Amino acid sequence: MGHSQAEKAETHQRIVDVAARRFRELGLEGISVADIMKEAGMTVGGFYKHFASRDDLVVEALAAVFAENENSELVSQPTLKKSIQTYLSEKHRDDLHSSCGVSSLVSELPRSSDDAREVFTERVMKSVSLLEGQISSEIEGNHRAQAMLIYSAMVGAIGMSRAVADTKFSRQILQSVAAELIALFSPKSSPSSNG
Amino acid sequence: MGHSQAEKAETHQRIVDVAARRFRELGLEGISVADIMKEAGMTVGGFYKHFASRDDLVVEALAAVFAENENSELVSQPTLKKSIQTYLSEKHRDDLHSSCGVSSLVSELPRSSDDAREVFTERVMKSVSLLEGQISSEIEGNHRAQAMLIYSAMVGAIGMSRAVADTKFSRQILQSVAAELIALFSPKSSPSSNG
DNA sequence: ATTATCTATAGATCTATAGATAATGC
DNA sequence: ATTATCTATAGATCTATAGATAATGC
Repeated sequence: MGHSQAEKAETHQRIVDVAARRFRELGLEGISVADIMKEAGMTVGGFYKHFASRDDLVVEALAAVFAENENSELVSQPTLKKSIQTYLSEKHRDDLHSSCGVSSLVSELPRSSDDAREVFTERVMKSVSLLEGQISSEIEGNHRAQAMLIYSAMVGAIGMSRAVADTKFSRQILQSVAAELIALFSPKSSPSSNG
Repeated sequence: MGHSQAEKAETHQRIVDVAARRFRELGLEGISVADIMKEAGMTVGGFYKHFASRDDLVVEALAAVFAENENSELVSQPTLKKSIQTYLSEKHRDDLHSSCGVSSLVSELPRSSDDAREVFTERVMKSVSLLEGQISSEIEGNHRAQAMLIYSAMVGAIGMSRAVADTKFSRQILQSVAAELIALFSPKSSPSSNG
């Protein structure tokens, strides 16, 4: 057919976007190159003019999954309490295609390429920092370590809430962990507080 | 060749054991039936006299992964502090083949069969109960919710520690989360304690 | 002339089955 | 006679490449 360079760039972005959504839903090996291309409105043959290999797409799609715009949102709400509630919501649990990629891919990444794992590492560091910045100065202790605890708990809780085959228990995990984290790290009517 | 029923039962167990180890290392789809059989000392043809389908092996192997003997150990040490330290150890992080299956498979299970997810659910419930029973009565609050927080944090932390491509950061996650959990939930020299 | 896309396919791999073989167990 | 295992393979699927086509862009 022949297409302009601008069109090619758009196509490229469309492929990456499809992959970024589907990889979170189906896992990094849960969809074929042919199906990704079909969903992007193309056929499989064109793929290798955009990517040297399927693995290259994985890395680029992960970079998109972990990009600032979309992914930081979940952990940078106006308050820590809101961040916890947003992350541990049933909406986040159910919207896998736009989920935090750390939670939806964590147990798959140890087997991924170094490039993929580096992109993942950056995202975890950023999310921990964003949470750290939301811990009130009224809270005593090591805020960075506390942010690691909060993020670990949220990643673990939403992951298990998706995996269990019991809707009530799934909701309990989300609500209990959210309540405990908020009680521990969100400032409220504490004896030494003045607000 | 022809083999006795006792031999068949042993063979069956050997296949399940290989799968239980390898699925944790490589993911539920990371190893073929033929390779599992080879590692169990057989060839692929015999497989379907033992299991109706590959999926049946997955469910049976998960049952083995989540069986009491091996898996409870990680979360039922003599004290809560020891359970936390054992679970969040570098040894546990690195020994994927004998790891807690919840941590090594959590983000894969939402896409698994209902049978597989039910086996998983039972394991999560049991581990939460085991942790709940280890929280000292001196600790105030909802012990079940606290146990969910502890388990979520441990599952998330060890999962991320395996996925990140930065050995120092990996260790920091384990140590920080362990320290925070112990500080929060393991009774120590607190003003109201008498030990 | 170059290249972004298409159709078609080679080569690898994976699940599951068919048929042969050699023991078990009635 | 039954069956646990073996070898061999059918059929599906997946990545990557080859060659054709039609537009871009010097």
